[in-house]
Amino acid sequence: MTIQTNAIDRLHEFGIKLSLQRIAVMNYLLNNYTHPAADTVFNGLYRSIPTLSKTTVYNALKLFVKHGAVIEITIDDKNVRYDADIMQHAHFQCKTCNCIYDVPIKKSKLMMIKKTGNLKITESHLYYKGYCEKCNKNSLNNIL
Amino acid sequence: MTIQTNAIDRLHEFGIKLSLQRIAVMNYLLNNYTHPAADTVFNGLYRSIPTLSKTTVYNALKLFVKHGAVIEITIDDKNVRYDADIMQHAHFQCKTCNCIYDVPIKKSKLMMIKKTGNLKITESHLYYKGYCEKCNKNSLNNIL
DNA sequence: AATCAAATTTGTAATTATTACAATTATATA
DNA sequence: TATATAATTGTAATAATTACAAATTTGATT
Repeated sequence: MTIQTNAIDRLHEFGIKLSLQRIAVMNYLLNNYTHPAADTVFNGLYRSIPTLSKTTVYNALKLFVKHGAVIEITIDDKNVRYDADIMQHAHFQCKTCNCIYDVPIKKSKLMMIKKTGNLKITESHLYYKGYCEKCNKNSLNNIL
Repeated sequence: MTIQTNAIDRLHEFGIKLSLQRIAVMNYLLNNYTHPAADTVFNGLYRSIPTLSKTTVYNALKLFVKHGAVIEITIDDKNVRYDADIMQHAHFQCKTCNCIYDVPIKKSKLMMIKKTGNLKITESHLYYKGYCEKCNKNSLNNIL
């Protein structure tokens, strides 16, 4: 299981106790850059872990977020998406197909604001919305 | 009804047909800078419009967004928030009390990204999360 | 004013994501 | 091994949102 080594490392790194299920969830996130929802993670795993419960997936993801091991993306009004890439980057979501892509950004672009005021800021997120290449092309086809 | 004049103007400006309900919803947004959810808008209005249906509020808000007359804020994993302030600005949400504040930002901070790639970007949102002054103070009190 | 079509509102039911919770199972430690 | 603690599981509850059909309103045309 070379693949799962990273997952175990990540869990250790953030002080999260190991379990078969948690390793599987983290491993899924580390190998699927699709910013999946909890349900998607569950569907990707329950065949190989037949006893897996959806609640466990929710629990694991919430735990990971609490420890800072993964990021919660609230770009979609339908569900929360998760991302194991914890380096600063922005996200783009297509309003047609709902897919989410990573968008590289310059460091320092996020955290700087004019005045922090009295707010204690712990996270910053930059989200773009619009149409991905495929969906944009298709919609043009409908018009032309 | 001096107050509602702005609401009517806003609806006209964005080519939205008028109705009592739509004017009321827009008026609510223009006078409540709390980034309310659909449910909050409904609760703020149904006493003065006894026949108001929650579906109507949802329909009106979706319509406003489609026409660009209000902005949809997907900062909260629980529900969508709405904002009649369509000038570029960022948002902050307190992770304890869930309140949302406006955060002023420099123009041009949002739309610029390194390379647009093949994505057609139509919106950009900058979200901060953390703890508001009140909640931050309270949590410190618990520790000290 | 009467008629008709189109648009809007309403109320209810359905859907879906997420959480609550209690029972079961696994883990770690004495 | 016994026991306490933590994690998992399954089901039920909650809550936001949407679907949809019936009723109402609006606007245009005569």
